Amino acid sequence: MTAEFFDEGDLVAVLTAQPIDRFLDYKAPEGGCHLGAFVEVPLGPRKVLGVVWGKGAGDFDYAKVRSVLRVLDVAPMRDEMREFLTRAADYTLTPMSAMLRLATRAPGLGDAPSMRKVYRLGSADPTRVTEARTKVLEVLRDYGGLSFTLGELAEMAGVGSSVIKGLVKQGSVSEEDAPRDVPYPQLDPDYGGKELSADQAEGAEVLRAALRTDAYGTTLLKGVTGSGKTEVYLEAVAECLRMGRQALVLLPEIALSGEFINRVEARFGFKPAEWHSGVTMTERRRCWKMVGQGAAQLIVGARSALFLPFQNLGLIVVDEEHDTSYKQEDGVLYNARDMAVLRAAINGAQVVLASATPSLESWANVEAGKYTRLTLNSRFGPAVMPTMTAIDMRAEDLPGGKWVSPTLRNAITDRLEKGEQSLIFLNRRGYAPITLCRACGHQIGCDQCDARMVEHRFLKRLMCHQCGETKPMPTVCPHCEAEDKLAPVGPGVERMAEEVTALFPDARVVVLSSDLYGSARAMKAHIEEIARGGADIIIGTQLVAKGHNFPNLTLVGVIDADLGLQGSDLRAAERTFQLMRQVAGRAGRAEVPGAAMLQTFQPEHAVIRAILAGDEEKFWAAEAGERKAAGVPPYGRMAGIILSSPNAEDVFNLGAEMARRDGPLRQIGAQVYGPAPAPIARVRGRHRVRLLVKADKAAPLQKALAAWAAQFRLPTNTRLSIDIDPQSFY
DNA sequence: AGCACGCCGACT
DNA sequence: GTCGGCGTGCTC
Repeated sequence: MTAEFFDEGDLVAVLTAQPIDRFLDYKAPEGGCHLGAFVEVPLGPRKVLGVVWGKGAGDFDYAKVRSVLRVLDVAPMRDEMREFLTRAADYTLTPMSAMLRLATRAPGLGDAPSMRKVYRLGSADPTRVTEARTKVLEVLRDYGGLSFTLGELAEMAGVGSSVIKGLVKQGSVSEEDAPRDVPYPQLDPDYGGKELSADQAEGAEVLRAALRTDAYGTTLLKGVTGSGKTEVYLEAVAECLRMGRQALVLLPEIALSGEFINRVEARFGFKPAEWHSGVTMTERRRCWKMVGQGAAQLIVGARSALFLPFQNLGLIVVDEEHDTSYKQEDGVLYNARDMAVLRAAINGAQVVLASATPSLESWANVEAGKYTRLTLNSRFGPAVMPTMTAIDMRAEDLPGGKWVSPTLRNAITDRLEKGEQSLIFLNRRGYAPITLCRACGHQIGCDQCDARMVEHRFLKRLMCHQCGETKPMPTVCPHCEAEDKLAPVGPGVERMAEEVTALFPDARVVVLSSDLYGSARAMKAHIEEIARGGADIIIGTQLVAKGHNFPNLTLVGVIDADLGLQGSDLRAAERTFQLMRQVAGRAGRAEVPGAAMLQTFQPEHAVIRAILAGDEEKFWAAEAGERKAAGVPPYGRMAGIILSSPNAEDVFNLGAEMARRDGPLRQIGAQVYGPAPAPIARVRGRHRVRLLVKADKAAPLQKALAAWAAQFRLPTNTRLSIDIDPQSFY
């Protein structure tokens, strides 16, 4: 590759991470610089990070053009990465500067490589041989030539650091400066391959063959829980490593990374590099730099890992590809699953989308021939899929304020007698979702948002699940001032725990809810302890649906299978279907077969019936037909526009004006719906109004949206954000 | 994002 | 008079 080079004084266009949505011209620094170089440039009174994006435009008063201050000591950004950022920006209608910020989210990129002292075996013999000195030298000889920090070496030899310092003085131990950011250990693709079932081996070979094409391709790896998807795609990772290319595995939930990393270590001999919000700043910097030097072969991370500076990316695995947390706001609205496909297409890399319950988008892409489908049928080991039954709540005898039906109670009793675990699933955190005044009917809401406050008895406070605001539980109704009339309404996991503990006083009951943990680490440790048998009955939210292993779990009871079925959310049926199958898939992973029981008031509903029948194809086909008829994703395109401002009048006026002046959208045959108050009409004191745009699949939606939005001048403090392919819209 | 500039209200 | 509120605009 002959990377373009700019000589000193040449005009170069620099993209900075500052929110300036255009390139700025600078003069190349002394010694020149390459295209893609990470540089430090002066901007007003400050020095900021930037990337040399190309030749300068030369349209700025030459006398005012300043010089690049220096080229940073990191690998230049590759052409593919610049293309990826550009296309991702075009797709999501995000300013380039925001994309660059995503790609440079590591601390101290501009700093000189941080150094530390390390110690290795020296040449001289010690003048006086003592027991402590011998131990130090023995340790160093054992590790033949490797070097350690003072602390490590002292601990390994069981001596004080002064002993080592003494040996350094005599030259029998040498002290050197070494970079703090060290390469990740070399993974061995042939270290610990598990024996695969015939089905798995076949799947693994398909993925390996895809890797060997050295070209782009996407495979939807579909397999029920426990079918061993992970083993299969780890074989694709192994092949990628053999080819000397880098691999990235995206997980939807940090809490899952601990277990996954252990599996990587068992398979490849060492732990991979980790990238998510839970890793320390030092480790983040190391990861970013080593990925850029090709000194990290496998990265396990959250969606933002897509923006790491890979040198030779060969494979991206998106595990649990249907998970809605892949689409979220990092300030930039993007869907990591789609961006993974884009990045791979640019890099000539393979994508594996793994899921037991694929998204309709991926299912449709398979149907359209864009993705290859790979299905793992047989379950690894003796266990089989759980038997699923509905509990018709209309026929159950249950007092108000209680949620565990007699049928479910009997099933749990049965498991307790056998010493097996039961899981009660309820996707509602806290004690009760509504706090109601029995005197006037007032529901306590958040002062900042329009969301209802949820009682958390554990915290002894009310919490807003929208903005996180909390306040103490009032004793007097804030509306009518009646005393002692506030009552919890509806179930939350904490309240379920109360009911279950009363029903089974001798059982060990635990609640698994994301808000009960201070850190991802604490949560992981607790989940592992529970999985080892640390509880008889687990009460869990969404969290448990995300791939944790509970070998002794044989019963799953879903308290309210109807949640999420109603409402006008386009993906509600799909999500409920996926969630129920995921939760049901928790049961009976080892030798004991499991059962799943869904409590429902509408057992005849199409989604409930599809789940019970296990007839996925029928469900997908029916759902696809409905979406096609309605012209909505994945058969049409949508965008959400959210206007927000502290001033309610401003957003409503602007929303109405935008709906009226929809010329650019009409030109491509797109329609505007709204304005309407956003799902949460007020968040943190900002009023929110939402418009929806619907267009044909082939229409140039982004261009039209950009032209449309450019017509309007936003009042002070008003913000407009465009969400392409919104995940939820009520 | 910062930071300066500038145009209006309430104080030493 | 002038201190300071923040709305507006610029940064190569």
